[in-house]
Amino acid sequence: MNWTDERVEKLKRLWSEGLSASQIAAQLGGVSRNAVIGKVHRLNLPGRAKAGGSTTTVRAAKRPAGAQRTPNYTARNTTTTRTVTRAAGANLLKEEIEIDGLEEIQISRSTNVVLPISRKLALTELTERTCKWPIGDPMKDDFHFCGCESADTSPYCNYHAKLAYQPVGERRRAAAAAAR
DNA sequence: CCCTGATTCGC
DNA sequence: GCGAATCAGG
Repeated sequence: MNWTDERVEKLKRLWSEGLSASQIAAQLGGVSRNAVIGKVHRLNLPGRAKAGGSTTTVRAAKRPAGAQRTPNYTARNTTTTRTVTRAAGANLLKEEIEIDGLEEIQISRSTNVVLPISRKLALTELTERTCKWPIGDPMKDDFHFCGCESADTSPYCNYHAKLAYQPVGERRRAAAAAAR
């Protein structure tokens, strides 16, 4: 692929907006992130424009005071941090989201399905191993993809793969059969 | 292991 | 000039 003026301009714009080299490569198409980085250097476009990236800490909601614990759930003390990238105006903001404390994880006896926490990725941020389950209205701008880790070779995470490939009614039947 | 940018060097 | 390979880091 050739570095036309068009593409160079787009590169400059996206780089100054704080997109990562791989994200820019994805948008340009036909080039690797190394190509992008190399080009950035040759253009003397130095250093990441920090673009005022803010760090926000978000606490996961605890179980409401009256909520019942059900046999299918187990409570676990966890501290999890994950970095999400989200569009905010012209910039992509990196946010550290910390989820800690009492987190309930569903342990379904027969299926072992865990409800995913959506990473809210944009189309260009999907990789081979992010869940491509769409969430929301494609016409609206809060549209995004699940983005959780997808199971080996699957386009979806464990949870959404089950939704995608199995009728709900049949799942109970199959589970019952397996238990026997 | 996933990702990031930086640098080198054969082409 | 280009970018894959590599390095260094989170």
